[in-house]
Amino acid sequence: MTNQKQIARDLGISVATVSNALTGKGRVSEDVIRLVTSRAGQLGYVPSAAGRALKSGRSGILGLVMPDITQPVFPEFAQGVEAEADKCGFGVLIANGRGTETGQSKAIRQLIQRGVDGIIVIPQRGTTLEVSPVPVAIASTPNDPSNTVAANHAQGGKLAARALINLGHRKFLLLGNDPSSPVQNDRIAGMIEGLTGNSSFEACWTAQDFPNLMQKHLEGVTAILTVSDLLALRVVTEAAQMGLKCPEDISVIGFDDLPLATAVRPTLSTIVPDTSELSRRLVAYLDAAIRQDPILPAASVVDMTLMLRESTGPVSAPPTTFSPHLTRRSK
Amino acid sequence: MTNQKQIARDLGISVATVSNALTGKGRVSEDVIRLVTSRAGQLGYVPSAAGRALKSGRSGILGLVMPDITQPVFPEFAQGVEAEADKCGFGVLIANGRGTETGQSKAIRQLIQRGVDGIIVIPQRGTTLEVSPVPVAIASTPNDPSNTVAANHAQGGKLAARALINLGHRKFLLLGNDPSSPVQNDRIAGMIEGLTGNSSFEACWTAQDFPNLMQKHLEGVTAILTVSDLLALRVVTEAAQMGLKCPEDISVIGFDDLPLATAVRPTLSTIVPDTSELSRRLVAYLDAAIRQDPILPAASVVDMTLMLRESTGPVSAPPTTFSPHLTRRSK
DNA sequence: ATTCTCAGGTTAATCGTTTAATCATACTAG
DNA sequence: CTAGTATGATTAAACGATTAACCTGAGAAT
Repeated sequence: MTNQKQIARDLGISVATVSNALTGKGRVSEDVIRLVTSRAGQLGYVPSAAGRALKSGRSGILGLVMPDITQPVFPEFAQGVEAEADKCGFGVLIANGRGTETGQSKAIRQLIQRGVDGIIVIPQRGTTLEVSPVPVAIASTPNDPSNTVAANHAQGGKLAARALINLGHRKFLLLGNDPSSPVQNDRIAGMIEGLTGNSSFEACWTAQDFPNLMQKHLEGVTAILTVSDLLALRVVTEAAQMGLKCPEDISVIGFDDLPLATAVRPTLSTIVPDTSELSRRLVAYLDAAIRQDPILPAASVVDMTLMLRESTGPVSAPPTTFSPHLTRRSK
Repeated sequence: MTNQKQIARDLGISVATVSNALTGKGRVSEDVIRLVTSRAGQLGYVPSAAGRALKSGRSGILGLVMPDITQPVFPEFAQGVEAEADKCGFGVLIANGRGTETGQSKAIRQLIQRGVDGIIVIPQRGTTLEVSPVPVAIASTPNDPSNTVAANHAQGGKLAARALINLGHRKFLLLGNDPSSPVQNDRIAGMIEGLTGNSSFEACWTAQDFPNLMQKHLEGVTAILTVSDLLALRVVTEAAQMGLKCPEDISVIGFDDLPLATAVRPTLSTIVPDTSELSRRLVAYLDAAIRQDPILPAASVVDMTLMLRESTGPVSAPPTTFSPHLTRRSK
């Protein structure tokens, strides 16, 4: 490994001059700068990250804690964070929270030990964040004071609901699969808000008894709102098994715009979180906090958008009876 | 930030003793060790990664270069690498190759600048690997001499083909979507090897004209072999649109066992790469290379396994005519 | 009593980079 | 002619952890 000392000896000058020439900081003549940079290029000089980090107290690396990388949405998020971090000159160290509270804490400690300058956490259900010597930004449904950036899940749910209402649908089934997930609850709450007063609906948490559940609650339903594309896909294929065509007989809408949404027929309508905007704000917050910027970006919420595709359509026959009767079911 | 100097001053001893006490290396009395560790705990001492890295020449971090994190399979892989790296005491820094050769090179340079000890690359089509000052392990279809670990895509293709043959199928459609992908070519070559002599088949590269293509080449076909679950899903849903039921009318098999494979009806039969074994070997190679171990693990290939689910079944009516006529089509 | 040994420490150098403080030189202004 | 001022470069001190080399007593062996 070539270092500044080597270049200095090579050129018969001092290391300080080499450093100054390369960083452009001190006072160095143009001639020497040219000499040094060209020699550095020849020798394939790469500044030592360790040396720099030690002197500056900054590693230039952000940590990213995710519950489970293999779960859809997260990769997209990781990509966005990586891209934004890169723009700000940071690298991204990933860590696995293993879906548990303790795993999350351990991951955070590990990252700190590895010398990251800041940490982005996508928390599990319980959002117990310990104090940390480095700034932490949380991607979640909003709860903590100032370091949180969240997608507006409720607004997304409402958006989905309103779109289907506009298509003439009046009887709905709302589907989630994890009652303890704040995200899913927010989405469903948003859907309900969008539907209330205009239509009737039923909200269910589904576990395994999927076919059973579908048949039981499908009476008169023309549209199904789900909390994820995976669930939407499941609904569509299950409906197909039952002889229901989508979108003719039933409209379905999902969340997150996973790659699969456009890989199936019908392509899935979905509510899209703006992951790049989310990551932008998270990284911007950390960047400011690390630079000790006195004005830190405040907590914020990013609206979701609707992507209409083939899985939603106008209700074929207008509903025979308008039923303002509302029911809500949870398991 | 507390450091060893602080602890030393605090206890009226030298930093060397503190270091020795914490690492257990030099000669320190039990009493002093207890004193130091307890004081370190109280002060929340975290050793400086930069200081350590500078002195030891090791950062304890591996770089992972992927073409596109959002593409399925890669997240799983990233998770596996993270887990294995963690076991060996390494952190994982992710980098995005952006799907291009130059992006890949840039990512590698970046990682080196950030001081990683080794790099794992999942290459794009062109596998031009530059020389690197740190060891590099490649996850790919085998080509390079000794630092490559690959899933046995051909064997996987053959496995899929044989399984369907055993179920009585005799006329096949083979589907890929990227003619320039070595992985897809290997998989299809394997399928062909498994089919040749026993049956007739046609191999197609599909772009957008999917429905068209399906109808055109489906004559007499009872089974479709695809190079990915996403494609398999597309086939299943497209078939459903055409009134063909799976697996009664047509059997389908995919690759990679993506999360969606079990989220749809019918659940998808698929060929599963052993990502954890792959990552294990990749990390093991780097670990050995970094430790300057004279005996490095050799290049190796990891077999894939078959996961039979609902999308495959026995052929309903035995084929009326056995046709040894083989055709191969590429676009 | 003198030398040896050894446990338990301390000193000081090192890793590579940055940077404040200093120095030498030439040139300008008084 | 001297003081002042740029300019360009050097010296040396950090940053934090590690480690080879050295030092100091106390007890054992001669």
